[in-house]
Amino acid sequence: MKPFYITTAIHYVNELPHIGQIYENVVADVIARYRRAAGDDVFFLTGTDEHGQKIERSAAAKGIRPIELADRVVAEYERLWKLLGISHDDFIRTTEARHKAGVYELIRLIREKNPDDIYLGEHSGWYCSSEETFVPDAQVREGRCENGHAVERTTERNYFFRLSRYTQPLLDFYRAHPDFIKPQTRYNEVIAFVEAGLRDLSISRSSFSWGIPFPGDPEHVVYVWTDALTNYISALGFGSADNERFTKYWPGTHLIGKDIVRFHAVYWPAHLLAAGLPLPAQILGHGWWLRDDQKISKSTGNIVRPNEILESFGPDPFRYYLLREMVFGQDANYSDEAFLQRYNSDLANDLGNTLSRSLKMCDTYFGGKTPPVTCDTNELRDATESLVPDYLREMDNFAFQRGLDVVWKLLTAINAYIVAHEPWKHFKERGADDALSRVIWNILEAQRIVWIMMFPFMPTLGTEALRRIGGSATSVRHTDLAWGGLPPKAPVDAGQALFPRIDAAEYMKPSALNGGDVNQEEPKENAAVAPAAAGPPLETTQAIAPDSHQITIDQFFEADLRVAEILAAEKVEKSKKLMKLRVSTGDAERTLVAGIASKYTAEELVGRKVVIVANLKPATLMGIESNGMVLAASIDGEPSLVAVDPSVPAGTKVK
RNA sequence: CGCGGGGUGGAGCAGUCUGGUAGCUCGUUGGGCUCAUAACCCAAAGGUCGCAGGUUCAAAUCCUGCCCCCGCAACCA
Repeated sequence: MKPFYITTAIHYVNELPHIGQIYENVVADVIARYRRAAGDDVFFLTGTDEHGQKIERSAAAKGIRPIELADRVVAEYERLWKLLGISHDDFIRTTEARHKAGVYELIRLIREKNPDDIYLGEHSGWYCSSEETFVPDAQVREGRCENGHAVERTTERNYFFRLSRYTQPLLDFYRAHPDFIKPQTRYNEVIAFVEAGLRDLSISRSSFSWGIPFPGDPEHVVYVWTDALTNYISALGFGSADNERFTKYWPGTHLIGKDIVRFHAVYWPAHLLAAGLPLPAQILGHGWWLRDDQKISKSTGNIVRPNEILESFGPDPFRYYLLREMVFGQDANYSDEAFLQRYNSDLANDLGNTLSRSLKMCDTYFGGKTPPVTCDTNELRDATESLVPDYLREMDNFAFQRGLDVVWKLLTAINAYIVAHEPWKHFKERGADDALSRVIWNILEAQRIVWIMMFPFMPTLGTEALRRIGGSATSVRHTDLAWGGLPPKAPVDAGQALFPRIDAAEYMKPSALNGGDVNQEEPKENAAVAPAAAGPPLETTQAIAPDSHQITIDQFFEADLRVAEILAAEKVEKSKKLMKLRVSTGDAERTLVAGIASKYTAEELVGRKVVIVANLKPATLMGIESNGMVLAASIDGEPSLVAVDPSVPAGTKVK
């Protein structure tokens, strides 16, 4: 058997799983199951990344040890993977001893084969604490890194990896392996990045301690990429006495989000080159799930937590939706409406209903058994045999959406065949003769093949469907795709609908299935108050919390509220919401910056009277000093200025 | 010039790498069927493939320029 090793990225335990990680593991699972069906000897790895400053801080904030934080999140991942039917063979945690052994062995090998590749360097430069990385001088402008975080001049002694040495070897490798990175656009991006030249990589940190101590220098811990990436081989026993799996399965295929392609396609292969180890077989970069065209992330509050859908529908419809809706490699929009639409039209109407009507007829005409007479030549067989190779080709190419499309073509053919042969009419006129037997047998046989093709996507219902049409299977092989596998006179089970139709409007109404804030940590009631979950967190709801703590009138008077007249307004370049305002407070003028540009134009602001907080500590926004704050009501983040009677002179105190 | 994605019938999307009758799902209209989960089948209407140039026998697809939308980042003092 051909070994096939597939990995997901290891998920960072700083937050609970969201749809991006769920998607990644489902895709990896579909690939794993598909390869198993193809006859490969599959090893499927997933796991968690548990080190780093963020974990250290999060844990401290919660008053627990980092490992306790990790344990909690890991438990949640394990629960979820089980719920989704993820068939991984191993789950690695970077805090495990076997992982540490792998990291040490990798570093040892690099030092042995290329003693100059790891060196202690004193690096002085702009440090971005947000990204825990040094930023090249060229990328720093106005005290910020290219991602806008504040940077500070720092000097740190760190261990470095001589990445610069591998620019050319990597380029040679990419050119020799045009399929190394999929999809193509990611491959092009990586080449462009490497062609620009690689800088040495800092691979240790001494500013925090939650990590693997650097070998030979416990003042440092191994920095994230050298630590995390190594999971792909440490899980196989690399660095331990028993590295049989490593020998057998490595190199593997890495399924990752498109945002971390660079680390997998550049840094990781460079480490492996330095250690004299084989490079990964392939990097697959998948796209992101967006919600209302926004990236789904914690900060925007539009996290999708599919627990309700999983509870209501089980894992298979959701797995199907994820794979069918997204073109692999591209971004896609998530919505519960789209899920329900797919569920009803694809699963209930097509996949489920076709099986129902077929089984019902078979049951009625042939007394609960598959038909006695089989059939070798017919249009359904022709359709099936022309479609199966298409399916295999698309699946081999990770084009899951198209693979599923092919299955649905066969379903359409089956339904057309049913109508064309009108078995109900035939039965009334001539009874359950051999001709009818052939027709029904064909219908069921084609669906047996449908469900073999669906098996990687729907392992649970696949087993059930195959059982109902007279077979039994907890796993399938591609050899089962050959026409003729349906046994005659085997018991069938019409049963209940596999995918009962859902009234979408009804389902959406009561308890906001609407993913939004359906969060593990939240009590159930909260799900019900989040009908607007698609939007960003509502500042208003936070502001009017009924029992928010009360202040004294003296505290209120600490704020110096004044009427001000806007003399000039100008939108801040490159910002989405910021408006730079010149205002008069009667006897003086001042400049302030307000986040109201999304709602108001400069023209309509000039001359208006507004209320400002006049004694607010100045702050710098986008390089502009703001001396005060304009009061505005906030509706879903949309500002609405507090109105003042225009006759009130500027400078008047407000209380 | 911060990084990136996208503009294709009413809606949501494939197709663009590897030019060659513009395709899918939903919706709409008409017809058929009654085995089935008000499901299924057939047919029809509906598209200047963002705009303008260029290359070509041929452009949604390749090249150039432009317009617009969105995500990331920044940002709401």
